Amino acid sequence: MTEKDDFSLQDFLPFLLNRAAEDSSLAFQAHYKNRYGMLRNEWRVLFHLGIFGQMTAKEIGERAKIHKTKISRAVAKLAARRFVSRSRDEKDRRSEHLRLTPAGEAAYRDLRSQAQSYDAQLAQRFTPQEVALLRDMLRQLAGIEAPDSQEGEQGGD
Amino acid sequence: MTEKDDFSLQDFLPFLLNRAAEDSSLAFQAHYKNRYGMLRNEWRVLFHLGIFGQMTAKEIGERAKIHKTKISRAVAKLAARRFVSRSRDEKDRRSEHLRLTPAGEAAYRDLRSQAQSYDAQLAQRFTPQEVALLRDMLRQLAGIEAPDSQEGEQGGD
DNA sequence: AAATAATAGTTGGTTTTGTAACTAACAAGG
DNA sequence: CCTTGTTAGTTACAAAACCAACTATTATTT
Repeated sequence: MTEKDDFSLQDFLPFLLNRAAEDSSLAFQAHYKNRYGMLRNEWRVLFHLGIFGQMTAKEIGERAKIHKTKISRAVAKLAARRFVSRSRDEKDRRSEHLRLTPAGEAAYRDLRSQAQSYDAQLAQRFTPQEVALLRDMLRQLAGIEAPDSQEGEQGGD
Repeated sequence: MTEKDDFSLQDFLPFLLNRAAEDSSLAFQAHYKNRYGMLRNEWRVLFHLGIFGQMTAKEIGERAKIHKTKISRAVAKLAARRFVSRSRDEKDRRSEHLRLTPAGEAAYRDLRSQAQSYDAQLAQRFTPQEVALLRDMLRQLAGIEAPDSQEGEQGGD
């Protein structure tokens, strides 16, 4: 099984990114899956609501670049488990405002601390400068604006 | 929609990695999907065979960390489309050796060149040093040994 | 204001993945 | 050998993702 070709898959950025993403997701998945029976899109929604307090499904979808059907189903599950509450916007009755219930807040705080320590654990392998650069580059690749310049200017789907 | 919490999802490595991976995969996906009707695991298998010439399903799975059922299905599709040929190992009739047919080789060469130019396009956003560091860090996070030190010592699943 | 278009979110049917159980072939121990 | 255990790969069933069509509501056009 020796290489007959100079191309290296293990240098190809999309491959590397996917592998790193899968690997790093796996360990964190255990927390939200085992402890709260959540799926990936569910913790993402939970985190958005935990961070921003109140959002509509559309706003979450735009910020996280998650398709609306995934949001819809994630919200439905979170609402069924009483982690989020929904309230119609009376100005525009098509949309509804989502926020965490106390139980949702508790789950969020718990998972946030798991996330923080897991992130630290990953970051630990590198110097602080390296990690900062890594995050910058990943944001670049993901089309996310830098954390300080808070402008929403996306290519859209 | 202003933050009420200091935790930033856009700094959380698993989130960033996933978003960057999804985004970077999207453009490359168009090539193998539209032109060859392939799925992600199929081009991965194709590339492994293109690079290494001949492998068993197990070897591909180990190297790419893809589960054997995904390999099995990917190989089945590639074989049905006459991109790979299978031949039983006569010493151990459980396993079979896979290799690309001429059509598979052609598809591989085409996609490889797409991959190379797409990778260059991604890398272009950064300095060569930054890209080199990025690849190193991603390999670290993905549990892939450096490209020169060719040892297979994985945590296993 | 009636008709048309656009938007927020949901639902249904198909494809893909995930997981476990399965078959076939080999390996080891009694 | 003949049971028991392992390994390579496949298959089956359930869960999840994908994509398109749908409902309800608001905005725009004539």
